[in-house]
Amino acid sequence: MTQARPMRADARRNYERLLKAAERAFAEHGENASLDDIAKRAGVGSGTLYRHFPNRQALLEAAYVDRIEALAARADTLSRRRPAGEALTQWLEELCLVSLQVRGLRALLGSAVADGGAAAVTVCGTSIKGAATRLVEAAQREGALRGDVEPVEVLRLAHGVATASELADGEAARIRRYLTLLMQGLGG
Amino acid sequence: MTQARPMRADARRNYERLLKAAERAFAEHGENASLDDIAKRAGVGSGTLYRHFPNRQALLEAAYVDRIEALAARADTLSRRRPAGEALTQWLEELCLVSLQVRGLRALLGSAVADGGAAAVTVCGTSIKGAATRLVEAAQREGALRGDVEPVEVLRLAHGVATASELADGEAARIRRYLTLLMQGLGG
DNA sequence: ACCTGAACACCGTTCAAGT
DNA sequence: ACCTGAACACCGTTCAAGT
Repeated sequence: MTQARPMRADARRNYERLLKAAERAFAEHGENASLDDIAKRAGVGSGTLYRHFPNRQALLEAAYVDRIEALAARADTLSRRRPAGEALTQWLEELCLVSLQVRGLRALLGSAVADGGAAAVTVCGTSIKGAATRLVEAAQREGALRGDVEPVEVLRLAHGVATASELADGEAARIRRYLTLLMQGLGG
Repeated sequence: MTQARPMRADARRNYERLLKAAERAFAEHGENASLDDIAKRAGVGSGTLYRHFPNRQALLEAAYVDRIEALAARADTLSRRRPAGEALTQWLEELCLVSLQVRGLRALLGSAVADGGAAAVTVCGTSIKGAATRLVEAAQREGALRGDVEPVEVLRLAHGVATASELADGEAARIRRYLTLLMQGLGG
């Protein structure tokens, strides 16, 4: 999978410039930031962008893999430190917070847990679903969560909560409130 | 408000053509259907579209007012026929179903209940919020719904449920399942 | 093997000219 | 008062030419 032969030096440099430019552009203009603009910021021809990232999803994913991996790791930290039910609630809250604070990330997470599952977002999808699975199953064993929900459904519902919170201007208190409602419904 | 002097005959005709074309276009291509294409389908210059509908939101709203009004009326029918709690649940389910089946409507409802509240969607917003308020307050009096939720929050959460369901391909059974979870959390 | 940038098709929005 | 459509700025995507 991950890059058999190493990239040519100029290719590698362009790749990294594109990533940096993409991060800035997504942060400023959201998930629909102009690709052309990203290429220009990176000082690169537009064709080069397409060579490295065949579509917007791929670029979005590349720009945020690190954050997603961090979230996945955070899941394990939490589950070591707290009872499973609490760990899950806390993790979902952090997930929603990041979804709302980091522009573009919410869209990425959304398509990562969507049914069709755009082929492009598999890396993030796998990573986040893995983390969710561990937390959800532990909570179920502990009896804190009903047994008939699948991990990916919990992620989708959390995405719904984030969407609802955004409509309410996404203040942190609201997120916690909405999540509490959700967890009450999901209770074992 | 609503049109002081009547429109000139050709203006009125164009207005209606645009609406019909918009309905078809939104149905086929979703909320982001090309405005230029809509004007062309209506056999009208693009400037004429902008004259009648200053932005996409306005056109979207005009295309779906009738459906929104029908949903609002449906709320009252339901509340006459059923206990308040049931009426609310049933109504929210129908709201979600329509949101998913009629392309473009979900986006409209979303911005209608969003915090900023785009000035354009006030008609739909007022109508849908009014209906929700009647149902929610009745359910609260009946003790079927906790007293500390505002009607607009219920609408936002329903929008979140619709979003989550769409990620799961929007099959009706899933919607009911997710809504049941939500209502459990919202229980009085 | 990789990059460049011109070229194409498309879209939103405005506005001078027309009736 | 209203309509038209050309004009402008922008965007995504492809591909021939270059190194």
